[in-house]
Amino acid sequence: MILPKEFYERDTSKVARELLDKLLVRRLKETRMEAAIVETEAYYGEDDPASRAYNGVKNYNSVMWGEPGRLFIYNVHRYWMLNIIAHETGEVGGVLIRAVEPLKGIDRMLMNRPVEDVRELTNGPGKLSVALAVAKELNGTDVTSEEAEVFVLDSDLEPEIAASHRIGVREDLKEELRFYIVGNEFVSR
DNA sequence: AGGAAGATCTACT
DNA sequence: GTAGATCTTCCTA
Repeated sequence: MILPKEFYERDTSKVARELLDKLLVRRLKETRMEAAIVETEAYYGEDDPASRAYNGVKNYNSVMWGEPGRLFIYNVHRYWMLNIIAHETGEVGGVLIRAVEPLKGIDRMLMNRPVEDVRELTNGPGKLSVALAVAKELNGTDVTSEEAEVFVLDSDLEPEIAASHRIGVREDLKEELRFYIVGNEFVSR
């Protein structure tokens, strides 16, 4: 079953945690790629120094203030970061998908991003965007519809979850906002 | 025009 | 495992 908008209309870190082991689906014309989400990070609004929303509304980040359940895609160095907007009503925030485990359409992912070892295919936020052919054009699209090019399916799995501080940020909050599945081979680092 | 960025690759110890 | 180079995109001046 597809995760409804209400799933994303809750506290950002709670959504980040519960997205683990959910199924990320990328539809591309005739092909369909599926991957399990194994690592996420929560980013809040203007009080979070690591958030893209920290410096207020810009052209590129305005979806962070918008409806939950939409994609937010922004650039870092040469890569695109895939986020899903998730926050309570009136709040600001999103969940960065940091790593996924490829399940279906792996051949297609390898065409997009050739690697020797499949474990290197999607174990980082820039890497998974290349493998799943996700870029700026998808910014702002709705992930709560089966018609969408990207959406997320529910699962019954209950993974063992660990938390840590976010990776690579200059100044973090005191809460641990990075979540990952313990022992999973596709978690970054 | 200049600088910074939520990363990645390569080339090493 | 860790250090240094990378050379895109968008913001600020």
